[in-house]
Amino acid sequence: MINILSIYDELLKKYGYQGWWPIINYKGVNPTKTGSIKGYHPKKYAFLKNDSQRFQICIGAILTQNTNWVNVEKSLLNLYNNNLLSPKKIIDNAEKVKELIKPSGYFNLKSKYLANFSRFYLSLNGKIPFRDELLKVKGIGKETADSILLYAYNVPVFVIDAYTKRLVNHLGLIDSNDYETLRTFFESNLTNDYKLFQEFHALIVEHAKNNYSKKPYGISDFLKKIKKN
DNA sequence: TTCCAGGCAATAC
DNA sequence: GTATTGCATGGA
Repeated sequence: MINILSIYDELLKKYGYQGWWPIINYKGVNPTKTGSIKGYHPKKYAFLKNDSQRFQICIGAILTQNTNWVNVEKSLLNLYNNNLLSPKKIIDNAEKVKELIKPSGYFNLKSKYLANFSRFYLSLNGKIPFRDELLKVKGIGKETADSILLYAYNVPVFVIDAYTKRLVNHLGLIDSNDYETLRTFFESNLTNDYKLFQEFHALIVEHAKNNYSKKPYGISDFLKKIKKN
């Protein structure tokens, strides 16, 4: 049986701390990534978010559905530069939002999703949302809900995305593509630590971008090493 | 030109 | 309950 944490250790050794979730107006940022906003925070792990940063993470999580992050950055900057990156502004400026988020695709759908979520966000009055409440919002599925909980609210849920599925299947860690099965697999084999979950998921994405975007996937050296353990 | 990107809801079987 | 389809821009 493979020790899941050993995969995390190897990924961290290879790629370093990822500074997720990117924030476009983070003060004192030390940008290390490419992309238009270079908003990766400089901490090793979770940083405390203020309300606008928390909201921005939620909006980014919706905009990045099946969409390249660089395109999401463009939409976020458009919203930010037009002073629309807040729940009330998004609700009150539906048509303008639709135009501004065009770079990140599916703009007809996502503009509605953003407004739906904004109403939900205001209804929270600063409270941390429950997962089942988030999932009732049209446009928020499991991955988006878990990304919001983990990165905006520091709630320890493990985010499963397409990359994660490719990784675990390719390594033969578990024979399933079911979201909840995979989430339970990670959560039950790791310390229940949101900082670990945040960094691990970010590292999986970074690694998968490099190794699981084009078939055949092949196998990298450090993962060969893990498979021998 | 074709393929892919940090999914989701609606519909079909 | 599981499989398929529409949604859309921009970069490789």
